[in-house]
Amino acid sequence: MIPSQMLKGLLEGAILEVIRGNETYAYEISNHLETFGFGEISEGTIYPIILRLQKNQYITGENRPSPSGPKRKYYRLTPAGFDYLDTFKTDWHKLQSAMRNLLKGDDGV
Amino acid sequence: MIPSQMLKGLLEGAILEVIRGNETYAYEISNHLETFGFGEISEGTIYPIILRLQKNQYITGENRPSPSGPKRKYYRLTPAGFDYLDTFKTDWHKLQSAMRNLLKGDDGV
DNA sequence: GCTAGTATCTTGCAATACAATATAGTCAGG
DNA sequence: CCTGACTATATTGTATTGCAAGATACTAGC
Repeated sequence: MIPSQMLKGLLEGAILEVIRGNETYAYEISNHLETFGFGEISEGTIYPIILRLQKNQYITGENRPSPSGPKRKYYRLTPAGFDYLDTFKTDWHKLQSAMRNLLKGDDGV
Repeated sequence: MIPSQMLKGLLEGAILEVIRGNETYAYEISNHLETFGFGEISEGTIYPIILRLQKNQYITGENRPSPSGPKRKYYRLTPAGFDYLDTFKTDWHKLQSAMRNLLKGDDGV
């Protein structure tokens, strides 16, 4: 749907925002993102990002048993994670603003 | 300003849109983008994209003398370029929509 | 036991923004 | 005349990142 090149640099923030909304685990994040309209974000995408976020100490993980399957790792934001997410949202708004300026002259020809 | 990772996959479409707006050349596009709020997009970024767009036959170039400097290469869109730009804009709207859904629950806490 | 669904993780690849660098034309000041 | 600043195009190498493909493993139903 949305080309993957366009998502670069956004998924990290998007995943952070999903985790902020409600404590969750990787497998479920994938489903959440699809619901929002990002298309199917595969595991090969999710897990490296999660590990990166953890390495940068933006999230912390906690193992918990699942009612139907292997253990899940639930994540939540650290204070640094909240800060990073704020920066991300600010940057996103800047990007939207720049694109709006760019497309302003476009009257749907 | 806007982190470069966030621009990946967007600059190609943005440059195409700038060229659509008025026939122009690479050096000037860089200035235009800065005006719109994309920050300083350097030549190492612009030229590879221009060459790629040309290789994919989305734009065609024409040399013309400059009143003050080396020759300029003015670009304009091909029909395929217009098509590609339409697709790009559609994808951009999808992305905005997905981000809007994602951030909807966020009441600025 | 086998299959399907759930769940995490790793490897290797392709795309892309950008710094750094090279080349060269024009023009003003000294 | 020549040096520096501005204009202008192009290439090379690097870091980041999304993703396909595959490995591993737990649970439940047939």
